[in-house]
Amino acid sequence: MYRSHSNGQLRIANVNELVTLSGWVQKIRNKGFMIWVDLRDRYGITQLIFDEERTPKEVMERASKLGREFVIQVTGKVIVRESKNPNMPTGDIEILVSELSLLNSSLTPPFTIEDETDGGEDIRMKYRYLDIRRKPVRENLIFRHKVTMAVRNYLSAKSFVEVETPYLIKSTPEGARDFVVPSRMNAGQFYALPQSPQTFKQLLMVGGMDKYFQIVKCFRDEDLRADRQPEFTQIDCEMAFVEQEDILNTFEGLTRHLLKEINGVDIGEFPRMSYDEAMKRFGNDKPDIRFGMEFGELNGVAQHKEFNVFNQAELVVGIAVPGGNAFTRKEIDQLIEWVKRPQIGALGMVYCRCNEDGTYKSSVDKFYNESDLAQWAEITGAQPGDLLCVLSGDAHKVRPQLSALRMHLAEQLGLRKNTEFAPLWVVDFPLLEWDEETQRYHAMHHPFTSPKPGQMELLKTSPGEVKANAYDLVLNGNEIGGGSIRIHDKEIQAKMFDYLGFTPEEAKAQFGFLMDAFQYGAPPHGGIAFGLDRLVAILGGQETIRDFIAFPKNNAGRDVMIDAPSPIHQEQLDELNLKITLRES
RNA sequence: GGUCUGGUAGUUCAGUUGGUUAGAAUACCUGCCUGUCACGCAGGGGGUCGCGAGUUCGAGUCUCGUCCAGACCGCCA
Repeated sequence: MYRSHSNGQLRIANVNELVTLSGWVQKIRNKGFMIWVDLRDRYGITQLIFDEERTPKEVMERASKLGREFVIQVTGKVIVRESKNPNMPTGDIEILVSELSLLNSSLTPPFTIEDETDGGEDIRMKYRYLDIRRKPVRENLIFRHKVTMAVRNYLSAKSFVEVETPYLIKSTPEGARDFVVPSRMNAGQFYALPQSPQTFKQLLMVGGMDKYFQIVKCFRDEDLRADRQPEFTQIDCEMAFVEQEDILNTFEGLTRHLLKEINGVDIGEFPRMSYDEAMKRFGNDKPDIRFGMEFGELNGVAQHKEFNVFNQAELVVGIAVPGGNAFTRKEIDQLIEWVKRPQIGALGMVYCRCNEDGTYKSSVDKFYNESDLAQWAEITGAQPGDLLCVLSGDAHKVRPQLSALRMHLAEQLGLRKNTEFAPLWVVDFPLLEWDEETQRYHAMHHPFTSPKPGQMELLKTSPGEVKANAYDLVLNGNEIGGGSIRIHDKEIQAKMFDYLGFTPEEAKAQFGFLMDAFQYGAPPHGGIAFGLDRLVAILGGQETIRDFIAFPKNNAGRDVMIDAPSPIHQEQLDELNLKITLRES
């Protein structure tokens, strides 16, 4: 028996018991006459004591040779500490060790394994197994486990069935880049790893599974971000015989359950907002509604004056920054520089100070008088003490720019509180999106998304106007889930492929299996998929999803611990009938 | 594909206008220490300043290239 108790377990009530503990040496405090060792495992820390007078000499000697992260097993009596430590759960007791065995020694770890480590990001990633010994990382993984258990329990109780779908599937050109896997038995052919189990879950609906979910890895060969990994986990869901309303209600229920169960927060009915409204009010299809700073469109009051920049703009739009009048001139200049960075791309920014005495002072006083500026304040809701920031230009450029500024300022002003949760449904997404590169329309969600009833005809005349039965669930400015009611009619699906530029042959080659299935009584169906990594990070009140993934990849998609990707042996290439010729770039 | 930031001791960082032998903290090692828990005290070891060119009498410091890491834009149906 390696242990009778965990290291987080023993209390004053256990005094005088003879116990056996195992774990890692977290810290040694050697006073010569006495040695204290903090023994750590997943459950906590218990202090061991080796004492000149009470510990066998030979045990004492071996204790003095221990080092950090050695794995040991001890047996001893639980005793009351002479000086207690109120900061730890086991702080009232310690173990007077009578037997010590060294289970394994350890090199000195490259960073300290403590809650506040001295190690930087890359060294911790390289030695991730040591990082996982640290409480914050361990707690995050346990937190994730709790979320997935809550999801499984909730959905299972609602008659959903978890079904596994294949990882080795067919590559499709639409959407994100696929990770591909060469087939040994089919020379020159490749599988693709799924970007999502989309078509399989639809086929499960045709198969009558009715309510499906799966917590499943998905793969996308696109560049990474702090909240994006090449392999990530989705809570993938699909239901048959449902309308959009049924899906929204079901998964609003799931999300509400998670917020209650995990965060102890009661949230009422989730607000809903159309895509168009979200773009108009927040310049963004995933607005953070924990704070205001809504867009005020100023065309009516700012144009037709002498200021040509505004006169020539398609859209003049501003936000009121609460308390922003306190910004110094230098701070405002920095904001202007910030929006002019190439990442944002604004050409400039007009601002207006809203003084406490109700007067206004703007960067364009030459063109606008007090009553003009008062109108700006009226429209944007600016109060005395606020700062008005105004951008102008093409609507499709200015809205994202002002949205970025809004988020930046909210972050700076501490308005994005990670203990506050504001979910929001964004609905009525456009079916199609214009792609400059290929000069044609693409499916905004995916090509299986159904248009709103009666809008099929609009496709011919004004395709950009067509709305889809598509919806996103937004939490604190992050898209945590998205889905749609699918097309279940073979003819409509064929029309959609045709519209998206697939020839009938291409459609058949890529999605023939789906079209075939639709000939055999496909029920009306729809679904949603949640990004689990992101959801867990947000519920956990943190920014980066990497902290909630046991073994994440870095910025360049590399696993720095196992050093992947890497070349493979010639024999492997031969077996796969592959020859590598790297193209000069 | 692009923009920006960083790379100096095991680790986290400082290093001024280019100027002697590159510092601090922490970790590590040795010794001391009668209740530690961020223990304390004394001493010690530890550096190809990411790599390669260049400018210069002289480069951690300036220039160019390159590699690595991070953030962002494009991309992510």
